Amino acid sequence: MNRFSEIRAVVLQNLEEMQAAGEIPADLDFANVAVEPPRDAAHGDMATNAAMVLAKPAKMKPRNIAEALAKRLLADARIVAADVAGPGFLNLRLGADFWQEVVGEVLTKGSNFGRSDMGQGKRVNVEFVSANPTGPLHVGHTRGAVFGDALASLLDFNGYDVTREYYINDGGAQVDVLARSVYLRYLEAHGAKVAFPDGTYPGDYLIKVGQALAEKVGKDYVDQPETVWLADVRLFSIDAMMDLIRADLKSLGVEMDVFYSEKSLYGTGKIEAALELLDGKGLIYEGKLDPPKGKLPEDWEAREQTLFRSTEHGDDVDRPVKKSDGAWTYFAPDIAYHYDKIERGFDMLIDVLGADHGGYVKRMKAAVSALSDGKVPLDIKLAQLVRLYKDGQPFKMSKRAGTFIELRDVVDRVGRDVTRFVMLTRKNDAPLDFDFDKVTEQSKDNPVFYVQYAHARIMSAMRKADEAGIDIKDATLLAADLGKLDHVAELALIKKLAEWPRLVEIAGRTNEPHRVAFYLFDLASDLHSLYHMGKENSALRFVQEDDIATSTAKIALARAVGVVISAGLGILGVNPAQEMR
RNA sequence: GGUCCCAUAGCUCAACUGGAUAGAGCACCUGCCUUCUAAGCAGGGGGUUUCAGGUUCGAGUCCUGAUGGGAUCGCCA
Repeated sequence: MNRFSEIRAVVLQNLEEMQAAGEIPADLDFANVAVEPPRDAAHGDMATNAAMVLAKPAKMKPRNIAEALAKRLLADARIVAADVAGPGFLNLRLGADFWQEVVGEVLTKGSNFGRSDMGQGKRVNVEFVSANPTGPLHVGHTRGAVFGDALASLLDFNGYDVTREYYINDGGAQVDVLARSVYLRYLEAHGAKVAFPDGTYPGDYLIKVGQALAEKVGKDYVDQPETVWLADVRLFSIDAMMDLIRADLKSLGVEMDVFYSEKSLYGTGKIEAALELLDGKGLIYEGKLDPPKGKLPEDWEAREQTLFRSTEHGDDVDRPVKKSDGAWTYFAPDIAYHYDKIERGFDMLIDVLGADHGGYVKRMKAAVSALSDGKVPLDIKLAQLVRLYKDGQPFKMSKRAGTFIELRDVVDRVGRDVTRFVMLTRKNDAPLDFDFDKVTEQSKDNPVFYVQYAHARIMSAMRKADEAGIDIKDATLLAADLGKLDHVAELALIKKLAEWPRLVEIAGRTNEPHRVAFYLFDLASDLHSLYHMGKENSALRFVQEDDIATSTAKIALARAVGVVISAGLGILGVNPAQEMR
């Protein structure tokens, strides 16, 4: 159990007893009462703001509440000190055994330590990447891929039933462009000299696809009009591109549960059904949109379109679902797609999109709100741009200039672990600098190696212990006399471990996997610190040659840190290092 | 111009969704390798959290406005 919620429960129970005894009013809301680790360790192990939160509604002085609460809390065996400080904080100090037990808990639960049931098995759909199937994934997609995957793992760790999903945009004009481009490569494979006019994809990656098509259909499509080959080539090309994308994702360690085709929404009545539902709610109408405020496009002319009344659900303007020529806009199948997710019974939806889709957020939320009558929340996380650097210089990507960096290039060059970790060391809504030279550097400037080094160090200490004749089997470590872990530095490390379950919940509640990365860095730092104290103070070394009982306890602690690092890296999709070479 | 995101140490970023004296890394300075991996550790200097108001016992965090940067703005997806 989370040590902090455990003590919070104690605090709440005592507050209730104070109510029963008439010391504080009976009608108080305890929702804002928090028990947190204090920023400054000198303030104790945990602090509660109870007195300050309750002072106003109780019409009492915070210090009076705090003092009365402190007196009661001291009766609890776990709490050895309770001091009122500052404006009314109550600082608590817990007994050493209260903390030492954490090591045992980590070893018992293993990689499940820190799992929470916050999600209560609710079904959540995380849609991410969803890149157009027109080519391999590039660096820009990488961040969304890593973020979405880590977020999904984080939610799983918090007790949600998670589905990872990819929406294939195979219904629009861009896949026709793809098909025409592949057709040109197909002609090329048959010996023709081809040029790639504007509006086609000249990338080399299509050469193989053209050759494969040539092998499959021979010369059947040479000198034939588009009407003959377009549909077939389109299918063939999309399949080839999705194979490419799947392989790219795999190289990053991302595995989707569902690939959902946009095309499957057309001609099946799904779009119509979703729009009928909205129409039934009076949210669809024929009308003309006002031009964008301030800046009038040169070629603006008001046109009659079919519109979705998204303003009813928080959007700024109503949005078109049909173009003026009557064809669906991209928004229409997207509405149908999200309706399908709702119909599949998800309790919660998350879309991970690129920052360039920022203008899309409100209308999509409006649509989901309307379709589910506000019952299914949609959270949209925007992954901001990745700025590439090479030799300290900004590196521009350009499809045309051929300086287009593919996901695969990055993974091949710096490795999957580094790519993933670095992409997760920033909030998703802040731009990220990705410096090719720095991420391959092996130093403290590179957080991946720092964290992996900590894990490798633990593994090394365990090997040394084994050589020294100390039994390092989990069962033996579990039986260790943890009371021997009484040094401040050891207790500090244990307290850090105790924060893990709490951190997992916070990160899960805010959908912010980057918090895990920062926590791991802190934990690694504490481990390195303790390790080095062993140089000055041999009593702190993990292996005590002449004292098996103490060594066992210390190895148990090291092992527990290793377990948490491993679990944390697991959420981020990074492999813990067994040794550094 | 509308909308969304961002602004914290010289640089790159944290800050437990409102808590106490705002923390790390890089860079700079000083120590530490015969001892479990120095890919590391200990210590030092460095701040009007862009600005102006407001809410609150308490604001980097919430609200309003301004400034600067980025994204986006029917008939692309």
